[in-house]
Amino acid sequence: MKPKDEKKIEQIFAATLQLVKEKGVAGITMSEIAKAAQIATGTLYIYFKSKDELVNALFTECRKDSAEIYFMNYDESKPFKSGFKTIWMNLLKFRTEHFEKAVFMDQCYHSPFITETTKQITKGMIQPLYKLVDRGKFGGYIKDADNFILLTFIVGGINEFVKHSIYSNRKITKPLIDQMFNLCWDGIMNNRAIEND
Amino acid sequence: MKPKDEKKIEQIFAATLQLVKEKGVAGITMSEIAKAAQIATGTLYIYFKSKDELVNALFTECRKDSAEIYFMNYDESKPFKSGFKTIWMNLLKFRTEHFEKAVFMDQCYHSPFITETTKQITKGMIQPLYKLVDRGKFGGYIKDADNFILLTFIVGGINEFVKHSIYSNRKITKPLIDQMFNLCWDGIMNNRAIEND
DNA sequence: TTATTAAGTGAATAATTATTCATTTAAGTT
DNA sequence: AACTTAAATGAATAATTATTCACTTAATAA
Repeated sequence: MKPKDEKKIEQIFAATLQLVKEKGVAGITMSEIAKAAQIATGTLYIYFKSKDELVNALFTECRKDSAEIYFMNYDESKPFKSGFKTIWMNLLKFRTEHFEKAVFMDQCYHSPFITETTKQITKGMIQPLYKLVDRGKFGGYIKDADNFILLTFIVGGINEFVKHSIYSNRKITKPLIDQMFNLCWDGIMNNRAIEND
Repeated sequence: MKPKDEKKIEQIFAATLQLVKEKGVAGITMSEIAKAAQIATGTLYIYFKSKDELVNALFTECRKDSAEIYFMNYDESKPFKSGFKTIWMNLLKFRTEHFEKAVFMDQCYHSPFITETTKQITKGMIQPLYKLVDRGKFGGYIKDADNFILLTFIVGGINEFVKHSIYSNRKITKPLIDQMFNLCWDGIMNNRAIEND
């Protein structure tokens, strides 16, 4: 028997991400996805039972990719600030290098396609980030503010920065990245402590 | 002759915002909008030639509302930090009190409905925010970083904070707001200058 | 080779959704 | 009160889009 061509799933995913980036979730149709993935419409249904299933599967895939990148190269034995910077850079990296995935996740999260189950799993994904913030607080490196506040603060700046950079065709250069990191660090830094990194 | 019922446009807009908040742009249909606005489907077409036109009109309306709120009570003669806080609070106010509008704008901006023209006008809207940041820089109150960086940093935190608060049903309390503002201010503050507000 | 099985196709069908339209209703005008 | 005009209606139609299916093709097993 003929085996499934696993490359096709990648093609389908890539095509979907591309289309969502261009036209948003409201603009994707199964036939367009098929055309962009260079397969027949019917073939889509061999790999995914329905549009919902396709979108949820891709969402899950994106979520996994992001979680993987977030903690890449993070070494808890290193000083807090450099560890924090590693993760901060990873968050930025995911948003820039996998921009279509970030857009797709943002757009689909509040769409009729993503099921409650898929959403629930997503929420748990940021747990490790809470641990990072806790470490910084217990070590006295960062302010003793609410975790939720610290995290949305850290992530929000990055997200907005990348989103607007890409949509207004600005290059994300090293100096800009450094400036953004400094704003973030100076914000969360515990200014009652001597900076020791 | 029977005059147009101007209240209907408000009803239509409110219904659309509500639906987008619940199901995203991909989930709105003209008949659902009509039902939610308690009018007949055909009536929608008396007020708006098409779905595109409806969405663009609502987008324009939301944009106007947001611009109005952003500079409410801003008094240039007041010290920079308090003026900045006024605008910062206004940004927060719009995102919280008009959350559906913020969601709608975010979601629709990258949809096939919003025309290039509508997008272009939107870009011009943040000009006054650039002026605010310039004032802070020239006065030596805030860091001499890139305007784009400063702005995405300021706005990003607020947006992420409100978005996650609402989607995870957290109350936005005064202490949390204060914490968030302090993170932001400590980030942008020019730490070579004595804070004089 | 031949048979078997599932992938791959794209036109046909089903389902959904945007838009129209014949008709009714309500407001203003004479 | 009768007339005129446009709003309001919602069922009918048009357009779009998801899904199916009869058929073809390619890989594996016998």
